[in-house]
Amino acid sequence: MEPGKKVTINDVARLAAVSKKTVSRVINNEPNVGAETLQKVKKAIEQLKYSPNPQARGLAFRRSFLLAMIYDNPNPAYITEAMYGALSQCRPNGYELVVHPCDSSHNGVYEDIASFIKRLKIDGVLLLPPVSESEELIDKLKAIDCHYVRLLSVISERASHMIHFNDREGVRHVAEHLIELGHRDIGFIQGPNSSQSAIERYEGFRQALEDRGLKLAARRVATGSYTFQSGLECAERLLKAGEPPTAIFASNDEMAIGAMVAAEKRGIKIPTELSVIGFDDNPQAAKIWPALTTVNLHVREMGKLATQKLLALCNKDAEGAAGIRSELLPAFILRQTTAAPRT
Amino acid sequence: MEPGKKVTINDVARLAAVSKKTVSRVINNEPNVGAETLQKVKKAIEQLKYSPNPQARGLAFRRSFLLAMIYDNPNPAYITEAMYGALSQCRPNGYELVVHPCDSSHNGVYEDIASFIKRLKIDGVLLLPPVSESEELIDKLKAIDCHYVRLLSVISERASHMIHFNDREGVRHVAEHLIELGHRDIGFIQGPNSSQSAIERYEGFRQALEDRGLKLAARRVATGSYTFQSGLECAERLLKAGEPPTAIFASNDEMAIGAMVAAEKRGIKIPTELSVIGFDDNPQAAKIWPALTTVNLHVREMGKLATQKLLALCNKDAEGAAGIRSELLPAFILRQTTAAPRT
DNA sequence: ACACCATATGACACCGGTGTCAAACCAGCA
DNA sequence: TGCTGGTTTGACACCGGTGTCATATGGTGT
Repeated sequence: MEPGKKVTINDVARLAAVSKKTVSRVINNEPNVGAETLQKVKKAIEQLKYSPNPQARGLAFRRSFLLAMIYDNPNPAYITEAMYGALSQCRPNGYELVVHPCDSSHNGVYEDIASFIKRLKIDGVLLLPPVSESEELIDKLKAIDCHYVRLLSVISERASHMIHFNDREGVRHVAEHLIELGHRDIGFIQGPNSSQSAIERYEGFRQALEDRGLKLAARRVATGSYTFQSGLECAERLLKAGEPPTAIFASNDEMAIGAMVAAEKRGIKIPTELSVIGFDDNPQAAKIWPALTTVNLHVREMGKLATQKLLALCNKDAEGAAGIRSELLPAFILRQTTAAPRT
Repeated sequence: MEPGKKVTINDVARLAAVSKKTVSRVINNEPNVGAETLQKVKKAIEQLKYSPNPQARGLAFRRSFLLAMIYDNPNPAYITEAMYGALSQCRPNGYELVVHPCDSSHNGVYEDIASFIKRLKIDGVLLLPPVSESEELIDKLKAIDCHYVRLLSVISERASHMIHFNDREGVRHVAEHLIELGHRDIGFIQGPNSSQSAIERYEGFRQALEDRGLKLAARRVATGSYTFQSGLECAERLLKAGEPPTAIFASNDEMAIGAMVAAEKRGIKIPTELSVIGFDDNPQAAKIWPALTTVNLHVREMGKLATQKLLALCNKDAEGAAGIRSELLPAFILRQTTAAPRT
């Protein structure tokens, strides 16, 4: 048997001496197939190494067996982690993953996404933040009857359609850690206001400090854009104050690393003269000196759970989807950028 | 018109008052369509916002309009860059990209890949290093008649099937720069022997030094595995020598950053006491302090060119594929980790 | 005027599966 | 024996496109 040879359902049917419909029944685990016939067909399939043509199947089923991962997150590590999580569920279930980065600032993205989904007959989409926060996109998806699961930092949807990553909880860990070390004067580098998650991190941190009797002064807060460069600039602003903070918490690792560079440029030693904490646990956080203390959100696991939900939805099992775990608690990762403040 | 409504070729044919075959002719730019008919059909397509069903099309054409990117490279930045390059060519040409990471150490990967391609009827694959180096995989692909383009550091194939990233050229820049600064005693951290590219970088560097009258002593070479940790360990080995080198060149940025951390741990100042150079220009290379001098391979551009070739091949245009640029010269990125050695 | 050829168009089978429905089969029961 | 109802099976249309081939049309050359 040449490897390039295409084996069709007819070949199997002929070998098993049944109709192709019966073979189809076997493939799809339909009931009402005689035990003997079942064995014959299974053997034929085995023997011919037959696997059905997904296109023909999709055409008849009105399905594509394709899932799409839609994102505008620029962080490669985040994306690949989520992707690995998703793939771990796609493959064993006969689905494939199409990646669809998009530029959410571009006018008409949502139209583009909808047309992409319709064109490919995508069965379901996985939405990563921050584009997952767009209600406009969700409305579009509903309008075209497309299944979706989103990764969100706030609970704003039925459990069957979202995975909640608890930013507040992660941020609380950070606050507790810094306070325990003795810090009272903490700087905060915020993410862009347009991001729900950034707001969660800010609000959560402010709240956590307040709960422990500390106030986050406005002059200790700078707003960046989740980029290294913005973190560097924000930290410079915070550090040039007459009496600079003894610790800086940045809303993501990129900005935290920017802050570290800003400190080093000014000759400020980390962690003895300044503690720095990030958020996300980028791979590079562990690979700098000193290694960055941060918070890990378990992105891969989120991708995996989200895809499980999505597959359940595609199989019209909304209850099953709702039953899958929807919340992941972040882990505080203690490394070497924090220490007690000098008195 | 409801958004969920499916528009078929028959709808267009009816509206334009022609047969569906004629509509098909228009869609595929076939010749022999009357000017008047052409306009009618185009107008109908426009009006109904019709776009053909890729599954039905694929079924009839025996094509899937899917390309796959196959890789075992663990570097997220590398992957996403290549992916963006590939996507920039897929979308406008009606193709989609399926990602297929694989574990090349796993026994039977190549079988898995082949079955994946056959199952989905993938039109062509883009192979990223190091898995692109496997001749066994290439043989399998040829056996199943699958188009492919590989990214390779050595020229070992017809131009229509590969993009050559010239490691030697990049490495020569590094050698020249270090020698110009006055370094004579240079340490080298090699990548894993299993990687063709790692060997190129080693051989190229050794050669470049030799061309300028310097020898790369065996005790100045350590072999890592392209990981941060291995870079750190290799650098420690190199630096604890009685008379340590005045510069270290690591075969990739991960290891270079490991080397920087090793130096900082020993209290060695960069760049005044030790120059460090990496390779790849990872995003993080620019985001550490001091910023890492390195070499950029233009991965996104490679992904783009490779995909252009692949699409040409899919359209039976081998000449066209061969005509597309096959070689990219790397760019030396001078940042802040190099300086003249102290005398 | 007629044969001849190139262009334009449509009818119909086909790609490889699934849905529908009717027929064949078989057991149980009056 | 004849009827009923459930199980097993296959014939055939259909999903939404494309390939092949026959036919219709119109312009040339003689």
